[in-house]
Amino acid sequence: MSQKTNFIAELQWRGMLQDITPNTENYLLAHQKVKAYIGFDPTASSLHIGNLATLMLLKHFQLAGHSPIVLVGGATGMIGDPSGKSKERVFLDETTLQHNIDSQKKQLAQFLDFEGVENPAEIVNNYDWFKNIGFIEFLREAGKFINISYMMGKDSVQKRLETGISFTEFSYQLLQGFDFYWLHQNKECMLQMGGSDQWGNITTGIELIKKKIGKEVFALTCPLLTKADGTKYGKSEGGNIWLDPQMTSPYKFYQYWIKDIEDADIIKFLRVLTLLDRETIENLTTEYAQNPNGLRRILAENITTRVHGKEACQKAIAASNLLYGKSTLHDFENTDAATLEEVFAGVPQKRLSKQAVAESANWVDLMAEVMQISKSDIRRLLKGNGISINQQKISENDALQTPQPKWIKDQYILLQKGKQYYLIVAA
RNA sequence: GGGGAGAUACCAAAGCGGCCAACUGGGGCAGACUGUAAAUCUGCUGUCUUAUGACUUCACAGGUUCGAAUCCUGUUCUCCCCA
Repeated sequence: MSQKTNFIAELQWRGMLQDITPNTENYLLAHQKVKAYIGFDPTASSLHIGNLATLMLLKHFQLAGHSPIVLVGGATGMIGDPSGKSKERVFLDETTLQHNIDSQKKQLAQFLDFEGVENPAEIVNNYDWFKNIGFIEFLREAGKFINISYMMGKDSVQKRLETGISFTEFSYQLLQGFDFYWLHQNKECMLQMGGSDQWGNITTGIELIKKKIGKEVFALTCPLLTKADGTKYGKSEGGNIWLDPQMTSPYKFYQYWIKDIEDADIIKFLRVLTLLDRETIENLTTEYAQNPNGLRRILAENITTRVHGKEACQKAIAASNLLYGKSTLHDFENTDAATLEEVFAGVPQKRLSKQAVAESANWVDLMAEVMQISKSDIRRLLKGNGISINQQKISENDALQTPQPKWIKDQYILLQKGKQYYLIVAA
């Protein structure tokens, strides 16, 4: 293993450090292999790009020669973290929860090294220790050490005092605190990390360990990814951007970074979400000062490749070039069928037989059905010149005719709503 | 327990017997400009027949009226004040 990075310094220049407990850096510098953990909430069957930043914390931690622990919240997921939530959550049933945990585990595994290195990562599930603890025992082991007013002071609780918070969610920080304690006792875990919204929960753990066994442990958080105007990243029209290719296709994933990142934030994302080193990023910054889109492509390619692999990423790029480049019908016809099929794989698609198309009364009906919007909407779009078929604008009059489309490669029709929404009808 | 206020489209918020498919703002969508940007400007934003048209909407259920989101009755829910 070659030169290891200084973890804290690395985070600092990347702008990934929000809060940090005193003495953390000294401790890390003084110890070769430290263990740190981050908890992930199994509320969905896939991680999303909001988890990417915290995942990078663990990645850098491992690159610095330390051992990361990934905690999936099998137990805490049954409770619900009030942080950042304005409403009480609905419980997930156990089958869903288990399914979510399993799929998240797989995703997490691809970002860190679990074997073949001297500081392998490991995954734990807090259900494994919580399942054996009874309520009485928990109150005696954890609850006794933390003061109510201390818990009430947390932001996550404060914000919910008006709208209401159940005892269950109120207790969440105690459970998370206990996780830290347990990992400290059983895995020598010294550090907890997370997004800055987790700071309150994390410090409860530090407090618990200090009160219970008098030991000092550490914590740090990274800023949540927000847009230059302060609003949250991570959602687009369709909702969350997931890491699971089944839920968000690599094409859509790639497009997200192209479309939804503001100029002012590109560099921030390069620092936080890629592993490019400082010098490289600085060079890129200068090189692309006048060409933010070029830089955006580098960002998108880098992230998409890491999440979905090189091959999937290249297809996403090919699809993007074909759809958003200066391409014409000719370019489509000139692309061989196999390539076209691969390229289109990630683009939203609807299967519809040629016969069904030919039998539609007109384009309006057809498009309303295929795009899942009302005919009124289609008409409005047509009036506003917002619909294209095979890269060609269509008028309202034409749209009322029976569809007699030209099938690209004898099997595709390319429908477009506005500039950014494509849909392929495949025979 | 007593008193008061309110429930309108994605959100906020007008309307208080006909001119209301419902002012306005935000959001969203589209067009122009552009960089698959931002900012700006324009249009649209209940559904449906080739629309100066029809139909279904203003918490829910009934009623008064030629006619109601607007008036009356009951139901459900929300909020505020006093105890």
